[in-house]
Amino acid sequence: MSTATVSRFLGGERVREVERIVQAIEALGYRPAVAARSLRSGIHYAIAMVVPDITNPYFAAVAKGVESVFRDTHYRLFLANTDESATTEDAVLHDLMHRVDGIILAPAAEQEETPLRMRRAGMPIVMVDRELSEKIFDSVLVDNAGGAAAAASHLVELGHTAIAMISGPLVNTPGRMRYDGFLAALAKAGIEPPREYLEVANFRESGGYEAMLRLLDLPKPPTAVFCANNVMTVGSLKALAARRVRMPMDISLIGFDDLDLGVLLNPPLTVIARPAEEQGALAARLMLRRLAGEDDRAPDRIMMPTNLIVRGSCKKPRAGQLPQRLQA
Amino acid sequence: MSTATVSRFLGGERVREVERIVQAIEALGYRPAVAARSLRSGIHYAIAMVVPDITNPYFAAVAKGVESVFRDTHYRLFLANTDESATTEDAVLHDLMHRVDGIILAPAAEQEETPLRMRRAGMPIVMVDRELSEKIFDSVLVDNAGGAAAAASHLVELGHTAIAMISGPLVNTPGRMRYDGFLAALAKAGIEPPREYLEVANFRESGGYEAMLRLLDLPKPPTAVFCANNVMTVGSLKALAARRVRMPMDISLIGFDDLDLGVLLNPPLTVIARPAEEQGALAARLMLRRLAGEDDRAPDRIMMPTNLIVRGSCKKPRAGQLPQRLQA
DNA sequence: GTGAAAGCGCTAACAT
DNA sequence: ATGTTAGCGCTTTCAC
Repeated sequence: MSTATVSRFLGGERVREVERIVQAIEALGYRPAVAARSLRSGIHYAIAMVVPDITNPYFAAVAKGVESVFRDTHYRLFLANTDESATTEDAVLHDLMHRVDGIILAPAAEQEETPLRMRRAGMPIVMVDRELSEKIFDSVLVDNAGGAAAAASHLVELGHTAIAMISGPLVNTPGRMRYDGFLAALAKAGIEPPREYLEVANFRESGGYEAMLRLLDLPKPPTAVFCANNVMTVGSLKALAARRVRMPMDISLIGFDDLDLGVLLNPPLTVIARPAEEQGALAARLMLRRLAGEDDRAPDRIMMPTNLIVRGSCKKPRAGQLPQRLQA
Repeated sequence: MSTATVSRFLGGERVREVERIVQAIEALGYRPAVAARSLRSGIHYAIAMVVPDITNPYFAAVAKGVESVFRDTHYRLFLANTDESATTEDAVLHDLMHRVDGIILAPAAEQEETPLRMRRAGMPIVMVDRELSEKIFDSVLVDNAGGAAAAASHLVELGHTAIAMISGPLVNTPGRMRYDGFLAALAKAGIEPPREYLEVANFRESGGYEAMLRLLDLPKPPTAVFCANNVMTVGSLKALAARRVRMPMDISLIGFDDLDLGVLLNPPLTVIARPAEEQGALAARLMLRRLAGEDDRAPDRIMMPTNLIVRGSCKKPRAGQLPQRLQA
């Protein structure tokens, strides 16, 4: 029996000697060589997942969601970590370009050429968490501006006016949107934070730590701080602990992204939460749809809602200033 | 100029017209087709990384370490998540088998056939965190027994005798070694915990939560608990909080694996820590050595030390029993 | 419904 | 040092 017949059978075509084929496959433990198949058909049965930091629990959860969807398909998942570097990302993308059928990407910056070129070259690309300025990609985002605004409103409603923010880089979507959304909501309440209350950090723990330290060292420290992502929140909390600043008595803190242990902190952390694993699964399903051939559909831009979880880390501001001992 | 010359140039051989070749490559943006190369040479330039749970910060860190090493090579990394299921793992392994040059594996159980067969078939396999009963693989482990023993000794030295353990599954290496190491150290101190003090759970948060609840509901609850991994520790802590058990006054808790926020808990968590990212990087380097051809070297079994970090969650046991309100 | 044969892009063996 | 050629394992015409 010819290899062509087996190939057709595997391809789902109608064949006569089904039994014999199945038997032979079993007996030999036959598995089509992916490399040969790729060479012939141009399909790699592989997807790239490119994230800035796999140790960020948010991206780990996204990865899990993506993985769980592709597990039931013939597609396997390449993982790449860019360390928030657009340069690394570029290199990785070029390398992976010729070995995958699609890319799920959380880009380091909104101004990038490579994904645009690859998209134009026909590569399906789905953005998660972040997107580019050109809105030509399928994307799974959350309402960053709305979430940040909810954080701002929460603080305002509690009576804060000296409100600071530790922001992520303004070059990527969540960084920029949370920054803008937060400030817009404050402005609507008639609050315009002084320049020194606006720390633009890097989404890293060390960035959050140092930014919080700078805020505490201000002549007039804020009474409330919004921290734009989970790992910077961890850094901020450590800075607070190092300076023995009591939360929420001395300062209120609200973070974007929930923390696994957030509920166990003392006080438990008030946060803006979002459905990370679902975002990953959704991105994977959008990718599957593109791969199934709907290649010229208009881009699907999905924005999921965030969720304010009020716990104990934000309270009314204390009457006076911060106690003397907090001043540098 | 022939394709063969270019191929040789790319292969690092000596050529005459280097300039023209480089120019042509630049001009065309030429990249060798990985599929064709694989088909011809049998090399895939891909490694599989198979872990039980990518959202476990330990494995996320391992993955980061692995990824960082392979980033500087031509190898790319497949990621697969098995959810601690040997069945899923088996399926994944078979699927990946024919598309990778090596596998970095944290197996769900110590009794598994598939990795043995694949190894015999010539597939380089490096174990991280866990290994199989047959010790024929390169592996990067930590001194689980020693770490667990250190935890036990710490509790004993503080004066505890009613000591419980929330263990992982005994079918995998860290589960078993931590269990054995902990009990051995207790035995050496003349302590043999009653059966109901030994909870065998599943390395999941829910498992830690429920196990801790059962311990608290005992007629005579333990005064100290050792929790065998990070995510179960989170569960345990939540159970403690739910029951309003005060730590360390009512109960002492020590966990295996540090937590990002461990230092911020109240009290800060005493833990057995280990170098996750380094373990990943090391595993990747062992893999690279195998790939470089040293295929018949004896297996390299590396055991890294753990590190007891004493913070505030373990103290002397209180005089009497747990207060009445803790009893179911 | 099936077999024969071409060809995907590369590399290694051989010839020059 | 370089060109020519065969063949890796598959899928897809093209004949039958």
